[in-house]
Amino acid sequence: MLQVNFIRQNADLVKERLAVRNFSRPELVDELLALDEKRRKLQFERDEIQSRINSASKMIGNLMREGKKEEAETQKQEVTALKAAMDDVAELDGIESSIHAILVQIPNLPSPLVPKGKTPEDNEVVREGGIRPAFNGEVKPHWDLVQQYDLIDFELGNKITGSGFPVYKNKGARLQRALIQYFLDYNTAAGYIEYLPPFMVNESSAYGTGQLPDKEGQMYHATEDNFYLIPTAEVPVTNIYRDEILKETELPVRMTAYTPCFRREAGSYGKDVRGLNRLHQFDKVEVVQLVHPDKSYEVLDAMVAHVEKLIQSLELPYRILRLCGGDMGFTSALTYDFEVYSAAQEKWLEVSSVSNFESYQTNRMKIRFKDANGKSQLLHSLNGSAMALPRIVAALLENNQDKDGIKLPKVLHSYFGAERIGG
RNA sequence: GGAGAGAUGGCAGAGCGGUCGAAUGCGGCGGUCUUGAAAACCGUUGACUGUUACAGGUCCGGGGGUUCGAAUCCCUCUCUCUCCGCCA
Repeated sequence: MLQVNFIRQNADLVKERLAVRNFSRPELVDELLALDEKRRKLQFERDEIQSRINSASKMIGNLMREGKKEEAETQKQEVTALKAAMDDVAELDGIESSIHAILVQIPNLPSPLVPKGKTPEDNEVVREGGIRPAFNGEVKPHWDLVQQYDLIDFELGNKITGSGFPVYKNKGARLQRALIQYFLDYNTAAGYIEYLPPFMVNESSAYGTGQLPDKEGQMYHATEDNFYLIPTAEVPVTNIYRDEILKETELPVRMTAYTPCFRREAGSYGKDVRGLNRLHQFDKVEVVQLVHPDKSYEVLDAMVAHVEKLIQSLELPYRILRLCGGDMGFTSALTYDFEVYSAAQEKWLEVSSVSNFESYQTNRMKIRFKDANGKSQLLHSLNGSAMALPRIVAALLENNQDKDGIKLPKVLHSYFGAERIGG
């Protein structure tokens, strides 16, 4: 969340930036500022009274020791009176929780680079790369191909769990394993530390990265123990450093992790859910960085380049989008989406999303570092998918199909143990 | 699942209801000494809020209570550890 002090000192800027996002409740900012002013006033009064109570209490202790009972009694009455005065500022607690309740409803401020706009059509194409395959005859969608080569069984997943929980088998399962291994190797070679975190998190962690309270309905919730199944590795991995104060020499923190991701996808039905396009459980390798606030945009560019090279190595046609204000995530300041072109479906599929959250997440999680002056400051957090598997698989299958099989990009040959699926 | 113990500063670990934001040790930082380092010695070392700067306020797992006063007493929640049972 944003810092109250920042909002107070930059109220106009905050409103202007939120407008880029088409934030639906700009009046919250003024409500917040009014509450904050009241809070500061009451806080001051309360501290005054508390200070007098403290010194009176100390005095009572001394008087008792000296045996001056009567004087002590007088002081006790004084304290009783002061406590009555405390009741007048009792609304302070309520105000503090109201302030917090508003703060968590205000999204991050878009960076100046974010284009205006409301819908995905307003996203800005930064660049395209790769070559779209040319087909003469029939081009099969991946949901046909996985049946033909016995790679993924959606029906079986329906039986075992429900729709959106595919069963990978044979070469299909092997391909998942190859991709995960390749992605992790690619990331660790670039200096990211590999983690294998828990796949369920507690409430504090879900809150820390901003899934709560904003996206409560999107996560599977194990109510008995109050754990949430992770919608992305971002949640457990970023929370590794929750409530930590790092030394500047420990920066940057760079982490990568493979996890399955669980998403309820409540309310998204329709044709874009076909096959691998939208699942309740899927595999993803994520990269996360915690960096000095002065470096985060430089690091964001580096992260984009990192993911771009990864996609290029898979020999897939892709494009990079800079998301517009209306399409950005709640907690992000600037997001680049990566999409690959899927030949049979003839559409772009999102396979990675790389974001700078600036201090929005770290403020919630209190992830800080000691600067040169010994003061603690919030770090900036960034993350990106490198990458999400299902749509990569969809594109690999559709784009690389030929008469009797699917050829795989060179980088996967050793991981997969073959150069192609099928004949 | 059953029984018990515990939660204090970066870590370990003290702490009769008042002078405790908290002993001590380790670690960290600065210095003396040294060609340099180690050792030794001296000093220093929590976070948040707030102020131009002081002052002031809050924090000893979370929440509530008793009291003039709570790290210390009471209630409650969460978590951790040990033993037993079960088990990959």
